[in-house]
Amino acid sequence: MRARIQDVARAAGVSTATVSRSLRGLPNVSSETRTAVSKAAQDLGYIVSHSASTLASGRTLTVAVITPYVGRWFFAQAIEAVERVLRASGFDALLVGVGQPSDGARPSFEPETLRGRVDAVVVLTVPLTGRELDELRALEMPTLFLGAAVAGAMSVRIDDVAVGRTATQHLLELGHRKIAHLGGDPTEPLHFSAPSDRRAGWMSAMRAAGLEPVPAYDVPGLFTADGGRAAMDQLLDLVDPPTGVFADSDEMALGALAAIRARGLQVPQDVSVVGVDGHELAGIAGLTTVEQPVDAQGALAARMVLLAVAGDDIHRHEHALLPVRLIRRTSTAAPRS
Amino acid sequence: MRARIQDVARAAGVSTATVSRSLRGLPNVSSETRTAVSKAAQDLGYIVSHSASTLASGRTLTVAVITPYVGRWFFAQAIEAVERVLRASGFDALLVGVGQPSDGARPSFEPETLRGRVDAVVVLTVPLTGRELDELRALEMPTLFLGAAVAGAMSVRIDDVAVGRTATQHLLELGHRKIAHLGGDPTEPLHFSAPSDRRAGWMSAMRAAGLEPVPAYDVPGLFTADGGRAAMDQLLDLVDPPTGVFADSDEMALGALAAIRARGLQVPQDVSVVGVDGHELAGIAGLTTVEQPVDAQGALAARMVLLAVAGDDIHRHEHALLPVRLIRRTSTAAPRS
DNA sequence: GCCGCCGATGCAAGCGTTTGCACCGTTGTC
DNA sequence: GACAACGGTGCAAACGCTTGCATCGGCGGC
Repeated sequence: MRARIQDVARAAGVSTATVSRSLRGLPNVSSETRTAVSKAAQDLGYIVSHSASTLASGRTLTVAVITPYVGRWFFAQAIEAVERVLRASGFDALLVGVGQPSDGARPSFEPETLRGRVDAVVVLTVPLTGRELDELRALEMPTLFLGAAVAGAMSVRIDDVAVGRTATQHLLELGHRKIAHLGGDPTEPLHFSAPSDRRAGWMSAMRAAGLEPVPAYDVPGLFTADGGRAAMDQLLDLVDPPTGVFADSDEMALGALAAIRARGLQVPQDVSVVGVDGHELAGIAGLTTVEQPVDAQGALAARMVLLAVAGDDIHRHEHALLPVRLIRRTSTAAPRS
Repeated sequence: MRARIQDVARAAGVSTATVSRSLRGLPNVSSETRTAVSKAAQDLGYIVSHSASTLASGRTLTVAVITPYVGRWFFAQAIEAVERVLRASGFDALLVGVGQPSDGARPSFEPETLRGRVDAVVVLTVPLTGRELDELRALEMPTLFLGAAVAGAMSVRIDDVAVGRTATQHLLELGHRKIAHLGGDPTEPLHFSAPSDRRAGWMSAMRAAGLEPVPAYDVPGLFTADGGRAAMDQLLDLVDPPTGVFADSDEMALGALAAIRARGLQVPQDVSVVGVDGHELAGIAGLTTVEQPVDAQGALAARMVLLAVAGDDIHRHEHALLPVRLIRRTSTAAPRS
């Protein structure tokens, strides 16, 4: 029922080869032929069969987006940006969830499965096992890591160590000395690099200021608001609670804010809090944060991957580092003397 | 380089037809043969070519997920749930963004494009034009609307009128009489049904209580935190501001909270606020809300669509309505006498 | 002991494109 | 005016699988 290339060829009075070339804008087709073919295709409502085209050419016009979450802020924003740019270039996004850590063991990701299925893959800050990385490399297709850098593949990310340093320095400059860090989940089966890099930034800034980061001030916040709240509670229970808190994400920071206020304490008078991300709700909550350009990272990632698909080998190993910036709001101030 | 079915057939000493049947678990294959084929496939690392298989059989093992946003809370959660269930059944999710209203005209969605590309489609609460709906129907594949009901297709959603009624009744029961509604964006090119249904619920509850909803109390909040804040500001500027506010989403409600507090007013003493969704941050912010089961909706949607793909015609027109529930927290209380 | 049936398997024709190669008529060059 | 080069087009062989139909033993029933 659906028109095939054969039908178009017949209608236009040419061969299928010419229809194929014409419709894809390849050279060596006269403009009259091109017009006739376009008209015939239009009239018949012809749409190339994706599977036949893929089978014959090996091109899929699809890129896989591998992600551990889609519900979490960073991932959702990034996916949206990637998809938008891909679509604008006529590419589709195949969403591949690698599973929730809460499901127990992470379902193993099978890169082999993608061979012939996609032209490239964008991996959203999910740390893969060595085997998975090897298999991914074996696919020999353009691969880009968003949010982490991996040797031998493209990457787009921010400097997470600098993020930690920036946030911590901000608190230090305000006069804080007792600065805590809300990080990721150490029991998380996925080992993201962002939390450890941010922690390293926190430590390095502390040490640069002549302070030794105290272990009790380094608590896991699970990267969720609830986790942030619980972690903050833990900090406030300490004999000597911190006056400044650096949370690895805005969601955790917002949780911390709630925990602080629940005790009748004030922000920023009693405790200053700084987050990371640039979450919309952080803005309305007055949260000071280290903003990262998620949209820009996603869009750039998609563009780089498309260039690589187009055969631009120059960028094949490029690592892009996007800038972050501190946004001062009302959740940080000098500590009570 | 990659093993083909031919290679497996040779290695197992059978024909490709038998390999195909064996690997897919079809009947009429002896268990010895099955074992031999499995082993050969395993040894060779054979993975069926998706395009060849699709071309030959017409099956794609893929379902399209059409969505206007992925960054917004509801959509992100729903997509995650849908993808998870699909993957667990061996299906892939093809993410299709229909574009941002902010981009100007919404890029038209071309259902024809999906023919032969996917086995089914899940449409996330995006109102399609008549032409788009017609084309979608013309595909004659299982189609499910998540978040809206459309005749002739499956749907999974909540009763949005009841949502509005529940939230409003809660405020009425607390003694509020001046109750406002923060809704969607009237200039939004997409016309979602949720906002108007929720508004209808608000109106109906008000009238049932013998009150006439006042037009000035019905303000657009754009479904964003910033929009909610601006809308709330507008309400507070009124000569006679409301004492109770029903926001169509938690994100708007959180924005409203911020606007109220920014004026030195207190929640719930001066103004009560109730949202909709069950956003994690609403929980930590103490926001009373009408919670909807997004995960359950997504998972159910995926399951229904998979059943339909499997040929279960019984559910082909089923409309599932999932329950919502009011979660009382600290953002609502009786109005100041 | 013959016949029909059934499970197990193979044959080969598609599925709808893409693309290397051949072909053919022009055009431009010396 | 002959010849090379080239733009425009068609032929037909892949691409790798699925599946309707044919085939082939073996087995139970009569």
